[in-house]
Amino acid sequence: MCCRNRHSENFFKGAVYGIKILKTIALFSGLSADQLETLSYIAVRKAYKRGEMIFHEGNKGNGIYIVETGRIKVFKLSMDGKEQILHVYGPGHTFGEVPVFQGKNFPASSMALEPAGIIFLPRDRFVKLITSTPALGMNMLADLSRRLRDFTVQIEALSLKEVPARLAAYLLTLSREQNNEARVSLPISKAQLSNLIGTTPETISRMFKKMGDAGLIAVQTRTIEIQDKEGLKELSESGRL
Amino acid sequence: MCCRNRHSENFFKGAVYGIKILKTIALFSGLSADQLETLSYIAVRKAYKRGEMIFHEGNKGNGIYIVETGRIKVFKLSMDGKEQILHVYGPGHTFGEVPVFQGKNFPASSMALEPAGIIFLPRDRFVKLITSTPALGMNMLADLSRRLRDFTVQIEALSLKEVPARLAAYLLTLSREQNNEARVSLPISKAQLSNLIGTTPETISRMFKKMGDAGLIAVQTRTIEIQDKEGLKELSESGRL
DNA sequence: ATAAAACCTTGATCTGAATCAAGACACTAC
DNA sequence: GTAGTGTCTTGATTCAGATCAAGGTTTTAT
Repeated sequence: MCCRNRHSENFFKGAVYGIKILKTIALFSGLSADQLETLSYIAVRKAYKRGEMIFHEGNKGNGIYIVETGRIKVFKLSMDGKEQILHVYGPGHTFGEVPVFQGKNFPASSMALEPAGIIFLPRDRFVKLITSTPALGMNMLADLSRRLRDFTVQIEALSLKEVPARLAAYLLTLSREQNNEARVSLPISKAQLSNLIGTTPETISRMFKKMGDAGLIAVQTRTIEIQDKEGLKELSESGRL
Repeated sequence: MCCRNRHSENFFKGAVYGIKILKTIALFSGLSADQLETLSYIAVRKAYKRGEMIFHEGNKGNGIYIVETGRIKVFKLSMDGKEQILHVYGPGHTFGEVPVFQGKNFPASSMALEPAGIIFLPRDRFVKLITSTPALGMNMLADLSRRLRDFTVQIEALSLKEVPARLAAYLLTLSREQNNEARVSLPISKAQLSNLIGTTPETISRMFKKMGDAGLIAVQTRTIEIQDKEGLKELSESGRL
């Protein structure tokens, strides 16, 4: 029927390789082998195709999701179809957890940006585990806190910074995440990037060109060479090209 | 010295009236009398004057704060002094908790908007309590989840809605919070309101006038009469006056 | 009651970036 | 290798709302 998930599912069910995978996830850091094994019986593995929806805003929240492979976006849409991306996540990251602890529905939608493997933990079982595993609860609190901090930065950017500053800040963040001061690789298309930092593809193009002309960067399709890191930093703070 | 707090402090220390106050706070809902008593020994009461800073962005996070009386704002400033308010909170609300679970520093600043009584719970003692009180941990997770949901709404508003829609949405939210469909009272000045919804005092004035002329509302200084709730709803969704 | 401070309103002007259109470039499927 | 699809770039135009200035109103302190 219309609601049947098209993506395939399978289970770890105590398998050693499953426990190994779960062990690499920051949320489960500090958990014992027993606890990880319990988790492996709860976990459902799902595979999504590029462009496939993982959940829709307003649908009932049913559990917590973790990216195992690939990349996903969490986003909201306006009534006339404009998209604001809240997060783009890769392996190890959790998402979809707001309704787990607060009830109600998903506050945003999620979609696979490329073929993605997702680990799903059903709500009731996960909440039960958290209650009996204080370390997991503390990790979850840390996770949500990090998310809150990220949102304050995003609100600050959207409200207090102009587009050039937001783009410069994004490139600097990417540079830190990719541990590379000289060159970064865009993990998403420029159109998706424009929806993440709150602008349009045309504006991204114009800003990249201006930043190139100013000697700050050199753009090669999806690879950006950082030529003047200090200049980029200054642009991310003051805003003016 | 420069860091001495000017606000006065006192303690509940097991007092019955203190336990009564703590019992009214949603975060402590479901806690036993013993647990509430333990909390009362941890809690520090502080009084702030209007305009007094509670904490500064970038300072080391030292604990969790709860509004007992009055009203506070949590905000960020740009380099040229523009302010974006993240939250305005009244009695019962918690704030300042991001660094408690994630370490690092306060991601934003906080200030009393009027004389305010604040309950402060030092970090180490609070974390210890959470570890030994699963119900408190679950309440905290629910609290942070609610905060995350609020932020997604704020990001959606800032990025996908124009100012008239944001103002209409704010009035509708106020109406729900104040349980009054016909009239709302602005809890903050119009200048502060402009910093909350991401615009300027001049624009707030112009929008209120236009909305008044369109028969949606009638403004009397800090009291707003809602004349066309459906119209306001439509404006909050479609955006166009 | 009055002065000072804080807040708000109105008018005029400016601007960053969205929108629309059109075409070029890159990638994918066959 | 080629056609189709998706993505990106460039030019021209428009506009929502910011900025600046000035004066009015409300609130607070004495």
